[in-house]
Amino acid sequence: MFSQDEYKLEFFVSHGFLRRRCTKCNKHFWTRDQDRETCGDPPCDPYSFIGSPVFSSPSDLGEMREHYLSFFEARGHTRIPRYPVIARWRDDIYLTIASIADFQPFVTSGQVPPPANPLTISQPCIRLDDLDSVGRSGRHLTTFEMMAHHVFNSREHEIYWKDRTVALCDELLLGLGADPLAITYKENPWAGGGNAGPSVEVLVGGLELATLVFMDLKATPAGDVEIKGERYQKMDNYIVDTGYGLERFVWASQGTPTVYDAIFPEMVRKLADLAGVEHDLTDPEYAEIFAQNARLAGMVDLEESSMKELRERIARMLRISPERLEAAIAPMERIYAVVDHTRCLAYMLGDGIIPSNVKAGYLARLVIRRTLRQMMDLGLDMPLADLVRMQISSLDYADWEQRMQTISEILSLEEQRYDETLERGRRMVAKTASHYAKRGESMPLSSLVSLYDSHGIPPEIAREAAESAGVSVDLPDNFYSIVASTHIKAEEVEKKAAKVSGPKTRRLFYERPFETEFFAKVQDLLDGSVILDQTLFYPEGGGQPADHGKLVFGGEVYLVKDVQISDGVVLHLLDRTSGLSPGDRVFGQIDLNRRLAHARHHTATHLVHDAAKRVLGEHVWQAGAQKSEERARLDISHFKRITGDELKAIEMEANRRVMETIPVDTSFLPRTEAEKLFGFQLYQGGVPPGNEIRVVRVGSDIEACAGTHVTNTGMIGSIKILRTERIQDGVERIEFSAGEAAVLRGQERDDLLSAASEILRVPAEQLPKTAARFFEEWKGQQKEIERLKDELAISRLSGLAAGALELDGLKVVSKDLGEADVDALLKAATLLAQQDIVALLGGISEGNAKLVAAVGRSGLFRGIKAGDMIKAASKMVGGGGGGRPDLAQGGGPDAGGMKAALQTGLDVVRKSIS
RNA sequence: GGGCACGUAGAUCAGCUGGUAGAUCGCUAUCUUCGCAAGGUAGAGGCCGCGGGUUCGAAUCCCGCCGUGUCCA
Repeated sequence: MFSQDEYKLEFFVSHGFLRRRCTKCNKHFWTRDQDRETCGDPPCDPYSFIGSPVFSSPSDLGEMREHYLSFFEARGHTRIPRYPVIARWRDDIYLTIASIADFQPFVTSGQVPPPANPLTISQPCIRLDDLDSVGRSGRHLTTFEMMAHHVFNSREHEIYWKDRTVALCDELLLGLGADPLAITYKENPWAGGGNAGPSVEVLVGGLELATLVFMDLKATPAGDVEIKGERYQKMDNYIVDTGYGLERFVWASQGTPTVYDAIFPEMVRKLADLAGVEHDLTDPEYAEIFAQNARLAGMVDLEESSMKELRERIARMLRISPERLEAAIAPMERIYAVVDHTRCLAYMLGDGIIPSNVKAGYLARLVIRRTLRQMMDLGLDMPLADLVRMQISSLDYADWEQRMQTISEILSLEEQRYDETLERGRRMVAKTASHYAKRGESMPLSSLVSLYDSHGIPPEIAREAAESAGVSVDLPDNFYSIVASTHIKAEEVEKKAAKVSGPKTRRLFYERPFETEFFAKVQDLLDGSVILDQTLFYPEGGGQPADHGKLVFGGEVYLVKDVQISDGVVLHLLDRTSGLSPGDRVFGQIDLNRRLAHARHHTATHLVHDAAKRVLGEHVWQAGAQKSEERARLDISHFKRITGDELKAIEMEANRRVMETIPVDTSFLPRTEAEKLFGFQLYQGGVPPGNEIRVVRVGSDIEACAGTHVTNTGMIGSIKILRTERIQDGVERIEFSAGEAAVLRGQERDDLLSAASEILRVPAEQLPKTAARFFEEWKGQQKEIERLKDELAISRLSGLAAGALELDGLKVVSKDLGEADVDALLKAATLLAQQDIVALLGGISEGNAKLVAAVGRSGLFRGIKAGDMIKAASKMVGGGGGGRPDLAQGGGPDAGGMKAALQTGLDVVRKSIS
């Protein structure tokens, strides 16, 4: 824990603040109010701002944001533009959940300087953790703007720390007209994501308006500070991480019953009108319902189980029936949720998230489907895109109309897909329900779980459909946690790369991309690998495989089998290391053909990506890539399947860049500068670590990329796209070859065509027509054969019937038909059975003995079973068989045993009738 | 990244512990009708997603691939 000195700020002391311990939660807090005994945070203190705003004048989102940013700008902070809500620069989170997330991990760790220092920002953030409470609590949002002022201090250079942070916050609040006595600063140590530090919550009128975190600790096993069971130690760089809730500031300035009424008044009114819900906050009785609801909801954690209880408490306080309360509140809760969710979607889709069944895309789909359900419940029959359009037009996209075109298409596809899923679901439920209805049972929980888990049918819908089919359903409250518990989390095996220390290897392949030979000095040997002072060998990275080649020393040749890089140190894995020692001067040579093939595919990947963007749209982002000597594949985000025509257009575009012989420009730039110049578009292939990043420009395509490239697109020769594959919903994989490999792939295809032409003896141009004709003819002949088999069976019938034996009044035929397949035997045997003859027929087909038995009415009556006949008979030909009493088939590889088999079958008949 | 489910006639689906591929709707012809709706009768329409394996025999079991849906992180 932190000592109380951490919080004993000069600012507090000199401004007459008192340190008190909350009589309810026992936490310490600072206040100017001598009489205050509680910390100001619910549930210790209730909301007091509803109906009596804490600021002197009401503001909307835009006014409040501008006020905040210019306040800090005027006090020495640089205003910087917001980051996307999809955290493309992070690989540990999908969504931007806080303003500080913008600067993790490289700025906060000190590896990369911040874009400005100190800075101020208003960062839209998305958190889906409390999705269920959105709309109900009056305060929860999926999307909020975290306004912040951040300072990145180091031991050498401190800009400001706790005192000024709190002073600025206090000045801001007082400037907005807050009552000095109403502001409390509650001590509340903060920890998260491997960092920690003292922190104060800023509370006014029962509402937490801001959190001021002083991040100066990092998690270390040997640390000397312990917080929540983890050990921490001081960092050399220490960071002011503040978070001011823009929506809460606006809410506090207006004192409306819910935050939604404060921040989206027009949209709430519009939706209420469309849904036919009366929502008149000027009606005091009606407003009071929402105010009380919000006040109480603010005091408790919203859990499904306590919802009913909460309603009853509020109803009692308002002296109305719980039903009346429910009727007044439930539709508005849905409207609030829809308003919130559509803003969330506007940001998600506006920033380029493509709905999918995985990753961030899944989160978008989750929100889309929740919104659609709420709209359904409200009876709002309009495209979701119309609502998102209302939201996005008031966000910060200059080109929103253009983006909205793609978004509309995405949303209508999603709506269609959800409709189909629900429709399929209803049928499936009806089927399952009728199954249980027949047995007079109720539908078990396991069915509901599988309907939801495998087919995406919400249990509420399943219950509805099942009950209308007359089957009762037991839906427990904790349904979703039951589902969750069936997903046992697989233990993640962390690949621990061997830690290598030492001076970084000089990477000659960047300086001299097409040289193949170099001299270098051995620095160290490690697990079969050698470390050199410099190298031309490219280590595996960015989807590009390692170079191969050889090292020569003392007349010995060592083969380089793999090359890896760790912390800037390049490791060459050799076939052997005996005979090498540090200090040796070795000669190195790389396999240039392999390198060139990789370089061609790598540059081609950038071109294909750029072409895909032109053809499909700006929403295309690289989701992964892999190159080899033979081919490369590029995964891109796209919301539907790429059509054949689009693929051709992409191929043509990419090849045009090749024909234009564009120089490929590579340069190292400081990260912050590169981001400023080119934006997050840089990070197509993931985020490289370090302060300097390598920027590769090919025409209009600019990416951070560490791979080796050709120096001019002309060197690629040609690009041949081979196929596309949908690897996930919303992610398409494009496979292609470049350079010689492209020519080879073309030749392979020619080989396929000529092989096919040769077989059909037609020129390649006529292949489709001829293949179609052959296929049609083949189908016709299959039918003809069927007909002929029928005829043959009929023509055989009289001969076979004539040869029937009489066994105790029962006609029995047992005959070997020679060359005849199972079909022929079946047809003949069935016909005999129709004439009430017990038939046992044998035939030879493809070297195997085949047997079929059929039994007619009187045979069946006398207990003869075709299956038994066949089982016994088949043994004699070394195989097996079986079937129904009236019809059975079998056989075996030993055709010589046919006679014995037929005899054995007859014996079974004899036994059965005796 | 992990899990679950699915792919059979134009559509929706059934097909059990392997043993002659089915239903409903739609389609064609025909009967009844002035005509339509409806009905009766007959019929066409299937590489059972693709490839391999096990087996006397695979829509069915096993493996791989392709396609689709869905849940979780």
